[in-house]
Amino acid sequence: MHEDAPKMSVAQNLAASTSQNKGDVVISVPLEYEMGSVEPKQAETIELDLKIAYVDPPNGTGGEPGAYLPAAGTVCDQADTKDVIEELCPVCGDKVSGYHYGLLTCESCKGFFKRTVQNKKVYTCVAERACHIDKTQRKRCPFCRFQKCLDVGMKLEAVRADRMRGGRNKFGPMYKRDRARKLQMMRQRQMAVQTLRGSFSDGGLVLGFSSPYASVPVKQEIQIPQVSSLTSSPESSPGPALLAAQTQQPQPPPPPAHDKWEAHSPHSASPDAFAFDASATTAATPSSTAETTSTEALRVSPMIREFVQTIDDREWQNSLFGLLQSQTYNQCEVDLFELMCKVLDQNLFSQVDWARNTVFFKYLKVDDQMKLLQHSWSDMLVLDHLHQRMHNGLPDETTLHNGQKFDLLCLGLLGVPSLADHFNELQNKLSELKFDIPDYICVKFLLLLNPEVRGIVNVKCVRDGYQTVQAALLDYTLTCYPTIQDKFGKLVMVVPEIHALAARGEEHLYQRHCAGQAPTQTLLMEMLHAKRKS
DNA sequence: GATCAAGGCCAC
DNA sequence: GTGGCCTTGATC
Repeated sequence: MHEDAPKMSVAQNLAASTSQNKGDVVISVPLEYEMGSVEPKQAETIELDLKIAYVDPPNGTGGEPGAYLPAAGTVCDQADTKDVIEELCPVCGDKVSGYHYGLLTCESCKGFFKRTVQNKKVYTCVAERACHIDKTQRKRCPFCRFQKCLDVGMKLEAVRADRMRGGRNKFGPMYKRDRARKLQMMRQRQMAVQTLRGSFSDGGLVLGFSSPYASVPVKQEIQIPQVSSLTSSPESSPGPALLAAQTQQPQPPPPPAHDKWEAHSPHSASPDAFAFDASATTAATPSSTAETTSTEALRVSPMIREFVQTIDDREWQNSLFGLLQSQTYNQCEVDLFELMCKVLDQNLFSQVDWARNTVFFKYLKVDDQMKLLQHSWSDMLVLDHLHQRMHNGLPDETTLHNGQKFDLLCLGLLGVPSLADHFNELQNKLSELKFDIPDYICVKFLLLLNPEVRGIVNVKCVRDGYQTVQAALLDYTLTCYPTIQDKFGKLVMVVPEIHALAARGEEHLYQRHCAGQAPTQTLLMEMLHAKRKS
């Protein structure tokens, strides 16, 4: 199936998002992923913008670009909820009957999911745990069907442990928001169709990417948080310390330290289960040290304050543990390297989402955006991990639902355990520099907005962005950390070290990929390939 | 009272 | 075991 689907890639994803920066247009298009010439083809429907919703296209359809879009001029202004629900089940492609356990699914997948969770069923796959699930074959492999249910975002915690009937659950408001967004999407599609058809007629792009979870959504729309819009006025912004704390608001009370970073049982695995280490964050801001006074904190540039607002650590944690949970539920043992690749892949998607909504970057042409991301993704993954460890207390490992230990540190090492010493040295160096959240986000921008990347068309824009961030960081370090000798210079010197570490990790991942040990058709692998081509 | 997402029932 | 239809009950 899906053989006639059009190609779609990071570039097109970025292109669509760029075109919608002003209008916040959300569009759905069928995708085909093609990694080189050896990978099987596959089609998905991706909803562009940050709010990504996937459904498998119906069997044998999806040939025409925009096949899932209403023809121009037919978008119904009178679209109501019922029309919106005229969608396909993301698990099997059957007709959706309503929201069930977190998302729109068909009646049969609803029942299947309920039976599985209520009766604590354990299935096995007689093949390779990658069976294709569609309406006609969904009964063949319950293992893969259930896996797909989890992959697309069906929520275990929505199945009631007490089996009480009726009423509403805590997802009610989420369903409502999702509906509202879909309705808005319907109204905006007509405009998007024109843009989309224009982009398809540009001749297509070379690379495609997909979720690592064979023909399933990367994220459900209703699970994607809104990224800060950078539109709040500087005058109304709080100081950096307060901002750093607010970024993670609202926060639940910290759970007991021993299970702070552990996935809970299926019935308690709400996102809140993975609490943010507020104390670690507070310690990472200058206001909690003797370095600065509140007056000095207020002198932090509005730009840095807004940079800090683009950070969503809570979502990072929820995504991480959500994935670890869904990938290990009902499984005796999982391939930990494969799981690590899936987590890295998910992190990469988040990174693309983050980047394309940030100032400087979002105004660049898609080609430039791609080059910058291809050059910096691994550096940023390493940096993100340093940040999570230093500011949020991310531990070295966590215990999965099935009892396996998952090496969280190895995520930051991109799978190379021997880099642990180097990584820890780097972390210690940063700790000595009192590396805080504003430092982190500025360094991240410096990694992304690298004007030295070859082939950039709008070098001036990138360089301007880089220099602006550089100046802001210099100002911040001088203002808030006057007692640390040349903090700015030392931070800049850390960048090549991060790059060296990331390059080793990339090489390792590529080798494992070539050896057939890493999941294929992932954004991670696309990035690895892309850098080697450039 | 209407809605709708839970769980339950039962023919297949 | 599956899946279509029914019942329930909190929320709007």
